[in-house]
Amino acid sequence: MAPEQQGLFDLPDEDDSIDAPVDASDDAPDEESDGESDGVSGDPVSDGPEPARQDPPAAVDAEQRVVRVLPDVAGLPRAFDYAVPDAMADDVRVGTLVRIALQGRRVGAWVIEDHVTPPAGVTVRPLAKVTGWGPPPDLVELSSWAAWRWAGRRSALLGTASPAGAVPGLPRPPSLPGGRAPVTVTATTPGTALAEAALDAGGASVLRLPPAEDRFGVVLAAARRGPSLVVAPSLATAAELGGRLRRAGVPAAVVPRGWAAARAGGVTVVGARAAAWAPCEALAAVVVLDEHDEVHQEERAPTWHARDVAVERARRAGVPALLVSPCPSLEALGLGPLRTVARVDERAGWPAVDVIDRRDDDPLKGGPLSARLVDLLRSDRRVVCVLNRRGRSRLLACAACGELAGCERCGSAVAQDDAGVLVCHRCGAQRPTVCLVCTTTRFKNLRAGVTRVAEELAALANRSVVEVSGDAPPAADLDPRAVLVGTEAVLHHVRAADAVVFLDLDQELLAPRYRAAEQALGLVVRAARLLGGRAGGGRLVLQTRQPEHEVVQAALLADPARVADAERERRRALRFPPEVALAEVSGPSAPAFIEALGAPGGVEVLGPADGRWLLRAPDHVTLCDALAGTERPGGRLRVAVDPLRI
DNA sequence: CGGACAAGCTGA
DNA sequence: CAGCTTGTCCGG
Repeated sequence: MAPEQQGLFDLPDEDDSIDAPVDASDDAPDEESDGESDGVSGDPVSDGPEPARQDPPAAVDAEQRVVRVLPDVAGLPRAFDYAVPDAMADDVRVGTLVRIALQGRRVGAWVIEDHVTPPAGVTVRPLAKVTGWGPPPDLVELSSWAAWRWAGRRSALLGTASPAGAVPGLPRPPSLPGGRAPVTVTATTPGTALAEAALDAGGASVLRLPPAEDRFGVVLAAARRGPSLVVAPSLATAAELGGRLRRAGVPAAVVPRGWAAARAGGVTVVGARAAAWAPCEALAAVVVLDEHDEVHQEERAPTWHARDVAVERARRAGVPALLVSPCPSLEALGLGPLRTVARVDERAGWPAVDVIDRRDDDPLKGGPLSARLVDLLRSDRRVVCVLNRRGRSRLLACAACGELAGCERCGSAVAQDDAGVLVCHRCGAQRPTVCLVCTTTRFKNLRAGVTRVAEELAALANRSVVEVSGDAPPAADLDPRAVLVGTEAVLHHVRAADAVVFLDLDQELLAPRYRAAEQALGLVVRAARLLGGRAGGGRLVLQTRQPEHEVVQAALLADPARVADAERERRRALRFPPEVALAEVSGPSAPAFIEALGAPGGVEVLGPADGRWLLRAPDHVTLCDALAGTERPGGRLRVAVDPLRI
């Protein structure tokens, strides 16, 4: 059947056979110059040295409208020119999603430029079809910047800026008297005044609001100025805010579902991370909620960050951007002035904190549960315990000879899973619970995991204890009196609590990641949200051997600046972001890429470690220019600019 | 990416 | 040398 298919394909390709000799023979002089300054190849004006060769008859007539399109094809970061048939003329504009015939197949593409002059000598074919509405021109432009900033494919970013399905037509935008929403609610939270001042000042601002404060006041303040873009940390939060905006009389669309309404304009647009790429006609302001939260960064390359996309977008539109967080990141603090509520209001928005100093406890005895916890467990308060160690034990020692339980294959420490089997997390080897030295089967649990702690808690408490993990959310018929224990996932699954206990905060504080302190504070903030403000009487319990650590002090004093100030100095000393710009290069083609990169000025190449390289530069311009100027080898390659976990 | 085509490998 | 795999090139 292969010849049959070929025969079919040959029929419409008659004009190919005409221009084939022109293309294929080596008489195309500008072909070897290969100066790919950017995605678009070919120079439209350099057709001088080409005598005595008639152009193919399909050449463009001067009147024809030609658009430049970027195919939605991975590994083809090039633009091509296509003619716009008259029947499609009204539906095609910059951003429109189309289908094109390319190399014998039909692929999707975005119109990225209108009324272009195609390079000399190419046969311009007509667009095959208009699929529907796509991103507005400002986002098409922004995708080009973001592709540079995060060293990724522009098509990936245009995909994020596009609707999930085809949008052939748009709904009618809400018609508003004077173009302004008739707002029926005025919020009066302390954050509202901050937001108003920041909106009046223009530019990017950082608003530090305590965990318990309702961010709706900020959102409403922005939306009252006109259609705004609100990036929330989750779709659930976005949907809730969208509903509240509408009830307040503000037209709002929640993306991705409301993409068409957002594209039609006249509405405030709310969504999760990808909302940074949602259309918003006549943009008046941009708001990013929980700016510090890592969910705002895309995990797949290009690893764009909603905060940075939103700020750049606001800058280009000349509108204010509000970065809202209880614990602003150093990155945000570098983007604009910090505005805080009065100390009394900030303190009121953090829960009371109990620090349990465990320095006096014997590390080999007593496990993760201190005596002071028992009272809490035996009360009738809703208690949530957090321990970021899964399974039964992460570190065991033989009860008889004291030997650490190691892997017989690779020598790494082994952990004990839920079923009690010893598992090596480096090589995956499994073995029964037997000491390799003295063959006894009794072990001491040096570093208990959630499963083991749940058992211990159950023995201590006079009520049921339920383990909650990422893959085992709490059942709907959960005993409301139960003590919940789990990894940090438990903080996502519970709405409210009277006490949240970090059984081993040191694990977060000492985690071998450069952002460990900020990440630990982020977890503490999440816990604080379950407890509400100081007036609610909730307790945040931190078990630690480092009671003077700035994260502990920040929670205790409701002063997140303690973490930011300490962290800024540390990052400067160790040369980590935002003091410098980093990129991580990995994947099978990483060695070839690093070789092609060479040693560009200002960029340090560190590594490889575990097959990964780290690039460090004083700023993003230096880093991203070097990345953009390096030709990519074939094969799989991951370039992660601003990696969070290193 | 995926098709077209060429060069390289294998087996009778 | 057919028939297949593997590699390289290229797209308007």
